[in-house]
Amino acid sequence: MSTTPAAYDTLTVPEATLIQKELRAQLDLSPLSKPPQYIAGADISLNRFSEVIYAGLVLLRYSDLQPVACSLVQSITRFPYVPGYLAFREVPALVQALEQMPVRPDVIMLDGHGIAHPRRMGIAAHFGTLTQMATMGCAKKKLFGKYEEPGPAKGDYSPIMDKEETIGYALRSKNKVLPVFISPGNRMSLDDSLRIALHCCGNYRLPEPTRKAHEFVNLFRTGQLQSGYHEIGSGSLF
DNA sequence: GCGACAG
DNA sequence: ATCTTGTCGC
Repeated sequence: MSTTPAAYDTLTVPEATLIQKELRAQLDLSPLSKPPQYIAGADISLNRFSEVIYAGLVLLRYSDLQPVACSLVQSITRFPYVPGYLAFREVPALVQALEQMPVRPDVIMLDGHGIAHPRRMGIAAHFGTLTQMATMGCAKKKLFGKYEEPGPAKGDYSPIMDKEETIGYALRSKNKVLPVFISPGNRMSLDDSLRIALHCCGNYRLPEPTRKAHEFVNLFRTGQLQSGYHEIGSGSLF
């Protein structure tokens, strides 16, 4: 009963650890039931030393990865950045951004880890169990686990291991760049997360959903986009 | 005690 | 995360 995002601001780290252990029991890593039609990228942006958080979801058509809509929300975050507890800082604003969307993405890709976390509760797993959405994590750095360097070619990957258990993958998303770290968050399998990540990789290190989300929240933070829900381009979604 | 440490 | 110029490699 202690999982209300509005109350995250005042939590202590030991209290946050308990919430993570509760949410872990709700993880669902069964395979995705149907091929996604829409995927959303989720990210946040901040001004240095500020408590104002700019959060956003960008919805992309899965087939061609073109952005079709975005949801932008401004909020306040007081929980500090503590490695292993990123969700308590960013998730409340991202939940608001999701609630503001009139459409449900089939999959959401978060900037950070899914189950590749000491308690299997990275931001993507946390956000996924909280919202009951299919989620996955794409991080730029390792948080937890061991991995061997993947091969040098785009698409090469190697497992991230905790003891004997695979908890994600280090994926070469582009030729001769540092790998990104992929793991499922909720309502999808390890294989699903890897397959989706591969599908979303283009000519940049970051997969399109994450890359676009980062771009949009930065435009939002710098005043070039307004908060709210916006459809992009011409086509209506319905 | 010593390193590691998402954003 | 964000702040920043030049610099290196393809």
